[in-house]
Amino acid sequence: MRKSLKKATAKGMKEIYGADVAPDIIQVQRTKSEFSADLTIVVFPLVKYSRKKPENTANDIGVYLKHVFPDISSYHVIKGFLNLSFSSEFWLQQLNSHSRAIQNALVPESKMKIMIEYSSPNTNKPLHLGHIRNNFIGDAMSRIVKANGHDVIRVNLINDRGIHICKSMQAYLNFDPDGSPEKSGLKGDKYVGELYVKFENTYKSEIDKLKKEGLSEEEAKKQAPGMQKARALLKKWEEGDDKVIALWEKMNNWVYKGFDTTYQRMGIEFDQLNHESKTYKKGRSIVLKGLEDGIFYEKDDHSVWADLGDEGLDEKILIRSDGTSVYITQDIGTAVERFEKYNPDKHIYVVGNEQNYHFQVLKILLKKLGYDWADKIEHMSYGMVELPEGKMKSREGKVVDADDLMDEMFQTSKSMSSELGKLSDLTDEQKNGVYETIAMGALKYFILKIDPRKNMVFNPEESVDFNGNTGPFIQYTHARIRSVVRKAEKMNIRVPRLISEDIRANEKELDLIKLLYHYNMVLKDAADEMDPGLIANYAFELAKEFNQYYHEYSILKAENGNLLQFRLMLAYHVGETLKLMMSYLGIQVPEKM
RNA sequence: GGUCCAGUAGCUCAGUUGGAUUAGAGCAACGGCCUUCUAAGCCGUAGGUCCCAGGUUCGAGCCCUGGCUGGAUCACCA
Repeated sequence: MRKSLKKATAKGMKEIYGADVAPDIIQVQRTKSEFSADLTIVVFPLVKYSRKKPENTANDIGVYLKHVFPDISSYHVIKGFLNLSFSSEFWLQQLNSHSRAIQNALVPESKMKIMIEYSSPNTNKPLHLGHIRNNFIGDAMSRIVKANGHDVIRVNLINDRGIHICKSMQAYLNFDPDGSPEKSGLKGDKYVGELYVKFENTYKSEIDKLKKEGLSEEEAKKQAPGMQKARALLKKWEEGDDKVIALWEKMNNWVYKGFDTTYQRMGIEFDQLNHESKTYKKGRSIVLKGLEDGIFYEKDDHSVWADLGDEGLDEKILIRSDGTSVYITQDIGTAVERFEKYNPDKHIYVVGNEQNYHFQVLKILLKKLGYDWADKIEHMSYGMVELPEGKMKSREGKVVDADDLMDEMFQTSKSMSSELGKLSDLTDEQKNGVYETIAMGALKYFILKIDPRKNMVFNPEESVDFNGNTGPFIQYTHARIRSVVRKAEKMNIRVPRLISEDIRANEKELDLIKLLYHYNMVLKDAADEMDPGLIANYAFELAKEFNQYYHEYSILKAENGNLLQFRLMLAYHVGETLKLMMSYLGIQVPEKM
C-alpha cells in the first residue's frame, strides 16, 4: 500500500501541477497515534513542486488520492501533513488475507545469495556472554534475511590453529597427560579452557621469575620455558608432526563436542564449518603473489607489508619475519576461497566492533589485490556486552559463562513457573521443556531487543526479567491466545477463515489489524537496517496492544456468534504473528505457561 | 596522540533517511484491578536542561562545528 501510495502521489503531482516528482522523495509513514488516521504523507518536500502552501498542496493530493483509492474513507490536513484513513472494510479484508501472507517469505526486489559468518570461536576457551550476543545476532539475521526471500549460507569459521591451542596442548602434556574430559567430569570445552588458564598462570609466574633475574619484560616473555615449548609445538604442528597433530585433533574434538552441546541448547546452526587450519595457507600464497606483483613490499627481515598511506592508514604487516602469516592474511585467504566457491552477492561478517579497523583494512587489501567483490563484504559490527562493573575480563575471571548463564535462566524460569503453578497437567518432561523455552526466550529477547550496533550492559543478577518488555511477556501473550483457542474448540467453535460480512469492528480491533498489517514492513526494515531489535519492538507492541484488548473485551463471551468468531480469528492471527516474529529471533513460544 | 563509535528518566533501552504546542517503553517506587477467556496481565501516579555551547532552517534528540565524558582501535595476538 505504501508503495502504491507513493506512486499515486507522484502521478497526482504530475496531473495536478505538471510536476515530475520521483516517488522516492515522497514520505509515507504511519500516522502518529495522537491522530486518528492510518497513514500520513508529509507534503513539505512537495511544496517546491506544487508552488502552493503546504495545506493547499496536501488538500489537492488528498482529493486526488481519495478519488484513486476507494479504500480511503477520509483524509484531513494538519499543516503539511496529509492524514489518510482507510475504511474498516479495507482493514477487515486485510485480516482475511493475513494468514496467507505470513505463511510465505517476502518477495525481494532482487533475490540474493547472502553468506553470513558468525560465532567463529577459538578452540581454547568456552563460550561466554560475548559469544552469546554474536551467536544470537548472527542466527536472527540469518532467519530475517531468509524470511525476506534471499538464499542464506550460514558459516562458522573455527579458529582451530595457532599459538592459543598449542598453549592448551602444552599445559595438557605438562599437567594432565593422561587426562580427558570424561575423567575430569568436565565438558570438553571447559576442560581445555581450564588447561589454557593453567598455562597462562604458570606462564605469568615464569615471566615474573625471569624478570627478577634481571630480564626485561619482552625478553622474559620470549624466554619463559612454557612459551618456548608451546612455540615448539606450533612449529611441529606446521611441519605436520604426527604425534602433535594427533594430540591437536584429540583436544580440538573435545572442544567441538562441548561447543555442540552449547550450540544445540542455544538453537544455533550452520550450513558450513570452515576450519582455519585448512585455509590459513591460502592467504599466504595470495600475499606472496601480491608481493611479486609489487602490491606489497618486503622489509630487510623478510616480513611482508602493505602500505596503506594513501588510505590515511598505517602500514600493515601481512607475513611475519619467520614466514608465518597473521590473522588478516588468513582472512584474505578465506574470503577469496568463499567468493571463488560460492560467489555470494553479499557477505556479512558478524563480528564485534573492536574489529572495525580489521575489516576496514581487509576490504582495502582485497581491493588492492584486484578483487572487485570486496565491496560485497559487509561487517556487521555489534557492540560489546559489558557487566555493571565494566568490561568482561577473562584474565580476572570476570566472565559470564554461556552454559552457566543458561542454567541460571532455567532455574529462575523453573522456580517462577512452579510458583505460578499453571502447568500442573503436564509431565515433568513437558514442564522442563516449557521452562527451557521461557529461559531461552528471556535471554534471547533481552539481547536481541537492543540495537546490535550499541554496547549493552548486562547485569547477571537483575537484567533478565520476566515481566514487562521481555520475551516471556510475549510468550505469555501467545499462550493466553492459544488457551482461548483451545477453549473455543471445546465449545465446537473453530477459527474461521473469513470474516462474516456484517461485522463491525471496534477501534481497538481495527488497531490490532493495522498492526498485523505492518508486519512485513518491519520484517523488511529489520533486514535492511540489519537490526533484529525492530522485530522485537514490533512483537512487544503487538503483544501489549493485544493484552489491552484482551482485558477490555471478552472473546468467548462476545455478544453474538459472528462477533465471537471474528474476535477469535483476530486473536488467533495475533498469536500466529507473534509466533512468527519470535521465530525470526530464534525464540519459541509455548502453548501454555 | 591519530582514527572510529557512543552519551535520552534512578537503572536498561526505543525514538526508521530532520517533522505534528505534550520526547516514549520496561524495570525499580507509589496507588488501584483476580467469583469473569491464563494477574508472567491490565489501569493510574511520579520521574527529563535529550552531555555542554554555538550554527544550519519553516522546524533539531536526530544534521554541521567546537568542547566534555566514556568505550574501541592503531601489535611480528586472533
